[in-house]
Amino acid sequence: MGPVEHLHEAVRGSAASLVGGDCALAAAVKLERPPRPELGDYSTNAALLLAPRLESSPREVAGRLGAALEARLGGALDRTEVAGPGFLNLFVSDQWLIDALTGVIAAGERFGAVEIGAGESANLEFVSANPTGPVHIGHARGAAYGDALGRLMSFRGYDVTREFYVNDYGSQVRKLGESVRALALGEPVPEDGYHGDYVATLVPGERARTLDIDELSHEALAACLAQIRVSLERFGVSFDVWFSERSLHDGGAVEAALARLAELGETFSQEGALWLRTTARGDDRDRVLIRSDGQPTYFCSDIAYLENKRSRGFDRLVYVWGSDHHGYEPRMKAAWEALGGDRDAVELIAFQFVHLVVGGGARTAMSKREGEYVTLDELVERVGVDAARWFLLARSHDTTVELDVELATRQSSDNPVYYVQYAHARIASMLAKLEPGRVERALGALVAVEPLHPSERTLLKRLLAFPYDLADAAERRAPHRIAASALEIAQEFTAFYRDCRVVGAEPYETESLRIAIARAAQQTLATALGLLGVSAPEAM
RNA sequence: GCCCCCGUAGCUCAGCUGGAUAGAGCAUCGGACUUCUAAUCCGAGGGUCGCAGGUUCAAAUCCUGCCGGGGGCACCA
Repeated sequence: MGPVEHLHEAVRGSAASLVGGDCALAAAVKLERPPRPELGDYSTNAALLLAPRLESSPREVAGRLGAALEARLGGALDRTEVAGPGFLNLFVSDQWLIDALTGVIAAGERFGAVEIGAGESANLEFVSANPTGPVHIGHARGAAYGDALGRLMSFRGYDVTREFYVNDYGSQVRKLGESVRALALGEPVPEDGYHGDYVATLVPGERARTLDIDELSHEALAACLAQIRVSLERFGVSFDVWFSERSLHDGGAVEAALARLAELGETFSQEGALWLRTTARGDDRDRVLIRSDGQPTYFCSDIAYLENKRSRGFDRLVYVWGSDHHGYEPRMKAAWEALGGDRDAVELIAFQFVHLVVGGGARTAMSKREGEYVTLDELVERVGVDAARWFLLARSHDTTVELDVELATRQSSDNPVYYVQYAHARIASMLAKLEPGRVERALGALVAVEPLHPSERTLLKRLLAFPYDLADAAERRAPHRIAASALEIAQEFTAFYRDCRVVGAEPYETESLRIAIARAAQQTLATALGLLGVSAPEAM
């Protein structure tokens, strides 16, 4: 249990004792960070919640709670104060903060890695872009998001398998082959084919003209997929499994899944097609599995894929999809349930689109067929991986973001990511000025021989909040909170750096303490940046 | 028509499972480099939190309606 949680627990305990051990009521009390420093280090709304039960005024209850807490926590608290309508503000002692710092240092790289998901295995599927064209900015958001979520979940103790589903089965494969051939022969590309410049680069001209169309199609697709992989890896995104849709059909998995569903009585035939009765499980209409022309639908592959994932024993399936797939949620959950799974184990996360703003404000949607898009490669080339990832990850996945590439390119040096990296690099260079072994000696035994500076206290409290930021980010699938947290830590560190001399500080114990504080901040920033897939440079 | 997401400073966005005087970055204006990195810091201006009701001791946050933007409602992939 971390120090803040310990404090929270004490508040709950004291609150419970005031209401005769009613833990349900006590469980609702919060420990918060007050908006202004004069309101204390932490505060609780406990008295506001307990007052009705005790038939007393909130402020009176807060007074009693304060006395109880001071008795319970002893030297951890300097004092408590009743404020406003009945908040109880807590002022923690320097010693409490230093003990907490010792804990942060001891946790090292694992600071914030609370083992919440311990043991739970999760399949995380993201990007899964059609392998018929380059990765563009729309995919980039899903890539950055899924990647950061994967890193975060791993850090929080989940056993994560990162997976890219390759749509290599449908008619678009043939279309790609036909487009490649047409270009090689100097013929016009079919209306519904692929028109981007990349098409001509997939297969050498001679082969493109002579290969059997099926072989050509597959070769083109393989080449395209290889490019996608390179683009993603350059962007810092990698996968454990590249899962072929085609393999589901070729290996009999589709038939097996259909047979299983039929056996379970989940399917029915109508108008020459085979359907899954998804309406029985929360969908607003039934869905076709096999079309009347005998072709399996995309959904049919999805089910075979679900069954495959089920057989691999995952506790949780997470899909990161663009918001245009949002409507698929009910049928996916229905299918999973029909196969015998728990619908809550399937999680579909829809991220909103990136809208390109060109010039004066005209928006353009991205269309792969027309070749009207900004590729991930282009974005990375123009603004760099770190700035691009920060841009995409600093915002909630639930908000549409506007991206003016010209503006982003021009302003890339203003990206807040550099501020965070700068803070990290500054600490590194600062600590490098110390004689060898000084840092290790400093971390040994921490004592305060003079009162902590307000900037030291503020930074320490900010660092202590980090694990809770990560908990929030993980539970709410919201990695952008890591970025917000990192930025705040960088700001608080910079204030500390401005106010508190570290190298050469007197006396020796104070220098030691500040080295430890700086080290803790550096560690935390490195962790945050790492979870975002952004580099943490030693020098800038 | 129905469903989902969004609407917060000039711009881009945090904050939304209710808390105290609503924040950050950019942009604008004014200051600061003999001092551990100026990719920095200090200060200033800038808000009917889309609108209207409701719940509450307390609403940007929860509920209802409306307005505006995006997405979805296939035997497409």
